[in-house]
Amino acid sequence: MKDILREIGMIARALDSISNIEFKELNLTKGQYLYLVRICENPGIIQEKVVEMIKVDRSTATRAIQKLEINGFIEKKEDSHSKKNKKLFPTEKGKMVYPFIKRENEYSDQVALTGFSEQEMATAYELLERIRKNIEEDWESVKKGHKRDY
Amino acid sequence: MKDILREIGMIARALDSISNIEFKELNLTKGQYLYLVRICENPGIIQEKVVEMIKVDRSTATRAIQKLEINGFIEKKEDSHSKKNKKLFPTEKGKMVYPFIKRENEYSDQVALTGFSEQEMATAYELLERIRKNIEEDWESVKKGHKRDY
DNA sequence: TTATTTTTATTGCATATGCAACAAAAAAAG
DNA sequence: CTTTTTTTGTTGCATATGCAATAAAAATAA
Repeated sequence: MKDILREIGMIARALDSISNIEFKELNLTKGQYLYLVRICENPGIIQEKVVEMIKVDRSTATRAIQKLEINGFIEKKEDSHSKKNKKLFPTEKGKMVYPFIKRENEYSDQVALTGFSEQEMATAYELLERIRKNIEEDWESVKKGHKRDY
Repeated sequence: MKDILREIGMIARALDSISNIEFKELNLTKGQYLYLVRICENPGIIQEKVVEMIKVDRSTATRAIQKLEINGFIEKKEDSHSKKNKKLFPTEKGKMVYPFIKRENEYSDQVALTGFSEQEMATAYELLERIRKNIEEDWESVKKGHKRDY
């Protein structure tokens, strides 16, 4: 069995590290870009959904999003149908930086896929999507305290 | 261009999160398993090489490895040819927990690859390896302070 | 040789991260 | 309707993370 997960870990840490360095000039601290892009692409999304998309701890998300709000990148609005849910929206400032983040991410994708044919790119994406779907059940289960047997 | 990197990030965070929860029973705190496996598999390796393998900041590695040493999982030895380099070795305790980590990682790989044919597994590994090689140059360059143009 | 650059490792400081415990609203069960 | 469970969100505390600055050894250049 090839150690797929080790390769994925290396790639993810390298790319995240690069992004964090590059987004400093936008005054985004470590990890914040992750939340901001999701909120820009899904205006009105609630925090819990962001958590599921990013796969991070709830408390980490709370604080990252609080900080994005304090720094004026996003804002929270009441949900007319719920007192509990807080809908998240990008502010003008948030919308301004989004294209920069997007461009950086696309560039990293491009670097990552250097030398890949169109077919290989499609295959890579398809396989990764399947891996992600395979793993997300276990993630939610383990986060809830369930034990895995192996 | 498909957002490969986003899928990779989700998978990596989910798997890392699961591992960290599961390795608590070995008294390994967040991230430590990463260092320990590399040291077990490459006895005598120096910290700088571990950093390159894991793709983490040097200072983070220093502290993670210090803690592994304090908790008796690894030990540092002098390099007979160099005063600067410190060679890293697993202790008996470190060697004891290694199989558990290995088994967990293999199980996660197995979950990740559920529904994959042998051929697809091989393809996934091969493509990921190429992505990792493509990206590691940029990582080292950006970490050294070089700017990317995009 | 001596001077300069690169490699390896560490520390200070600021900040992110996540588990555990909690709370309130909403949904489901009875 | 009342009780129980699930969903969503927050805080306290301990710990990890990483940039910047520093240092010493080693390698390279001059």
